[in-house]
Amino acid sequence: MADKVNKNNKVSLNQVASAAGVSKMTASRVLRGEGGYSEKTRVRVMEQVDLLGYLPNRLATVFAGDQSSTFVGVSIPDLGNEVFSLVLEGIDRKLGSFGHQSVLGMTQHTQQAEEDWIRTVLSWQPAGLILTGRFHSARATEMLRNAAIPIVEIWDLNSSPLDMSVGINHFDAGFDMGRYLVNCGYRNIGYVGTSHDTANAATTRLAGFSKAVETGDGEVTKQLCLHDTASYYPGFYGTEQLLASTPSLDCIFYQNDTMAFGGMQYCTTKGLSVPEDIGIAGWGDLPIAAVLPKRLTSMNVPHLKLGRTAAEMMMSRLSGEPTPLVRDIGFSLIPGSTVRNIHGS
Amino acid sequence: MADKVNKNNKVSLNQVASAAGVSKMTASRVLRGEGGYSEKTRVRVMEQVDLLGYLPNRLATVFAGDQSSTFVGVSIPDLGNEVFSLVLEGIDRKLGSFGHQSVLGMTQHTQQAEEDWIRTVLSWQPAGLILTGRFHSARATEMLRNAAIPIVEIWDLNSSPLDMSVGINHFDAGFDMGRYLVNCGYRNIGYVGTSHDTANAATTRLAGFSKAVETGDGEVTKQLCLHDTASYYPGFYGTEQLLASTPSLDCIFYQNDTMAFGGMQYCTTKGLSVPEDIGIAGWGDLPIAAVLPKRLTSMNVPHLKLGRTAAEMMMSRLSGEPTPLVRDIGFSLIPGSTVRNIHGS
DNA sequence: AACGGTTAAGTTACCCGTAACGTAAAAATG
DNA sequence: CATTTTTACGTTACGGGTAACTTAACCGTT
Repeated sequence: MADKVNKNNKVSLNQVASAAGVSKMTASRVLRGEGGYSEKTRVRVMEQVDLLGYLPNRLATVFAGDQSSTFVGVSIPDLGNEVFSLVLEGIDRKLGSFGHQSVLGMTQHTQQAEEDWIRTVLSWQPAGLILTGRFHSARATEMLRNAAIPIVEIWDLNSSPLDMSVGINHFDAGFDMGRYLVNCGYRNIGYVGTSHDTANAATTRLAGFSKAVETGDGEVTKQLCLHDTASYYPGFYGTEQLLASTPSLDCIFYQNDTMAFGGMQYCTTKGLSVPEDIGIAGWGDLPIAAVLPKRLTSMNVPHLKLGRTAAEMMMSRLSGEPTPLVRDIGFSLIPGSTVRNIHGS
Repeated sequence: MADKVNKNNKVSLNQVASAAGVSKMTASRVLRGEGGYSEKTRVRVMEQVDLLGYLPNRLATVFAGDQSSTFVGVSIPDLGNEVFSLVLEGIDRKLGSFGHQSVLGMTQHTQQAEEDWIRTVLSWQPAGLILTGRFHSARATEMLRNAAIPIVEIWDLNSSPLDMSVGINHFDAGFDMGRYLVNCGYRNIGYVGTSHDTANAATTRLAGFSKAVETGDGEVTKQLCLHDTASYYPGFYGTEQLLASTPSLDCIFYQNDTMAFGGMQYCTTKGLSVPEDIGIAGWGDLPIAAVLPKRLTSMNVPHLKLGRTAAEMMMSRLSGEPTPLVRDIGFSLIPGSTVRNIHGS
């Protein structure tokens, strides 16, 4: 009997069809609205759909190879860092507006975790992948090449991407900030960030920053908090450690605004005025900057737009429209008032 | 010929099998390691797996109905609110450790968006769903009941859940905070939060809060920012609007710590001292509280643990272990020093 | 050498939709 | 009214795995 529920206890198209007294092919046509049936039949089928609470099994459709899925795998390092949750929000909102879904993967800043996640998510036949960062393990790269699906590498602009890339040049971003601080007259500059096993955009940014500072005859003293999330408290205690070992610093650059705020709070706690006693520069122009009494010296990166753009590139590709493969989303320096012009230009 | 690539250009088990000179059933057994093959065969099959870069198609397995998928649909209102990104992080980390994946859905605080997402995600045969909030549309509820998969409603504790629930009682949480502020001597209390079309946990919390304040002969003046994310800036300008209309307030309670910080910044900007001129109470004990010079009066909710617990309940259920259906994760009031004892007990 | 038991496979059927094709009835056309 | 065209369906095959069943080869025993 065709009206027996299947082993998953789910209503199948066959049940709808036989309840409506038609073949499942006809029911399929009605549900897809592609014509080839009478109005009377349409009504009868839809009645049964409502009555039985039929939900199509998209797995079967995709599996039959007639369509691709509406999954897009999205990997980000972690959600504790507000930067990435903003990017993810941009991605998921845009994907959702196209009826697609994000399958999340948190890589915890390790290539192994990323590789494992890629292997799993590919086995679900996603429509495409959006990956944070440009550094992948050899096996991951091989799988990605074989997958033959659209891939967008985001955040760290990759001029020769696996497929597509959108982000900014973090070396340049770091360099610009370094040059700005040197121009403000700072020479004895600290850096506080997090440290992970794998090179990432923050590493690249720091390299550009150091290059600029050293070009300007300055020096960068680094304080990297191991395996931590780039949030308030690491900014706070990273600053404590940095100033304990190198009290002579005149300015500190942070991995992001959240850490910078944590650092600024430490300085305030210790009676240091910003920027009179010490300059503070963040990165990312995060929402917190909007409510601080002094504009935080930072660098604006359009996080939501970055996510949206990545999703748009994905959707364009999936619908066969031509898309530029590499998009530099740009950044802009925010001078702010948490650093001051000591004796510079 | 069995060694032709299929239409998706993907290597199938059949190709691996014929390349290794065995039937696909044997190859399947080798890949699942369930025995019934010789060592020589195992080696030959695995050689071809490596050589051809075979990745199993989990869709086929799930579709065949032999296993359930490793997807778990996770709906949250938005990611701009740090509260939910922490919960999501807890969920995804725990699910990941069990080899499961989160399929994200952002409901933007509307039941319609949630319903649409539920319909779509159910069509992908997820192993289960984790939903934020207890209020769902009638159709959504019907679909969820029919789905016959584990469902965890989180955040807002639901004593008669669809299936399972973990969270806190927001009415009680709001009530406790209200009673505390009344006990501190405050009577003229403001509230700043966001407002959405749908009742949610914050609404419930505010109801409990108002009840407590009114029981203590106080009064609550509300300022709700329409359709906004519960972040810094809405806290800032919400406070501005509130104090413009009702300057006589002696204390303000916020939807969360992020908003409270924004509000505190507004007060500082206007020369108001906290808590001398005005009391400030937040909610959630978010990471930012760790670096503020004064401990923010707040309420601790273990966000990461909440997410982890939801994922654990899901996994227990999926593996057939007995699980309590409802878990109150609890909260604790943090007296802090941004409110003061004016003339209370 | 015949027998039963174990191991290592192969064969068949099925999951749920849809493409491709087939067909009978109704409608349009000459 | 006969013929062609269109409409409204139905039938068959397929996709990529796996359960359940079948078969062939190998093993030791008496």
